[in-house]
Amino acid sequence: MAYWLMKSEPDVFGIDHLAAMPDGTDHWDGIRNYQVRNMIRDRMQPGDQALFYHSNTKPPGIAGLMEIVSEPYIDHTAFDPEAKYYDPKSDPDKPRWYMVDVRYTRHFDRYIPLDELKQRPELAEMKLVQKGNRLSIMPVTEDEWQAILAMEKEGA
DNA sequence: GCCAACGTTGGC
DNA sequence: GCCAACGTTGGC
Repeated sequence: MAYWLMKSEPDVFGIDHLAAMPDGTDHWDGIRNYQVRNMIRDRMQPGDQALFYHSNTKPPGIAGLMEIVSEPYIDHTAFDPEAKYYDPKSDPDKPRWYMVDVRYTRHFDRYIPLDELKQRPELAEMKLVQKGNRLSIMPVTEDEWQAILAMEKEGA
């Protein structure tokens, strides 16, 4: 089982939106970055756990937990000219983009802002806190996962 | 295959 | 709203 951090803009789709979905489940579509695509397609598995990260908001931070509940599958929204993330170059015969289904687990007892994550020596290696990082999904190590869950319990 | 121009991400 | 970082595109 692997751990992940997945970013979304709460104004567009935040943890509350996911929690409100039937069965707390939705597909995580719109990935249009090859590095991220490869991680999804090649490494994500049902049962993997993920941190729900709120980006482009004040302050950015980790809002809660979710679980990967499907195998990776073709992101069909890429074929739909009406869809927000339509990609005319993705051919149904040779699809470019993949997604997974995720299910809401819970909100964190408290929101953990990016500022605080940056202060933790244990998390210094995370892509998240490094400059210029643009991955919307990134792997999280076991140690980092445990450190973040501990921060939730510690309080600010 | 190079690389300048352009677009996007996302913190601030 | 700004802008640094960096991925993608397309002319050559």
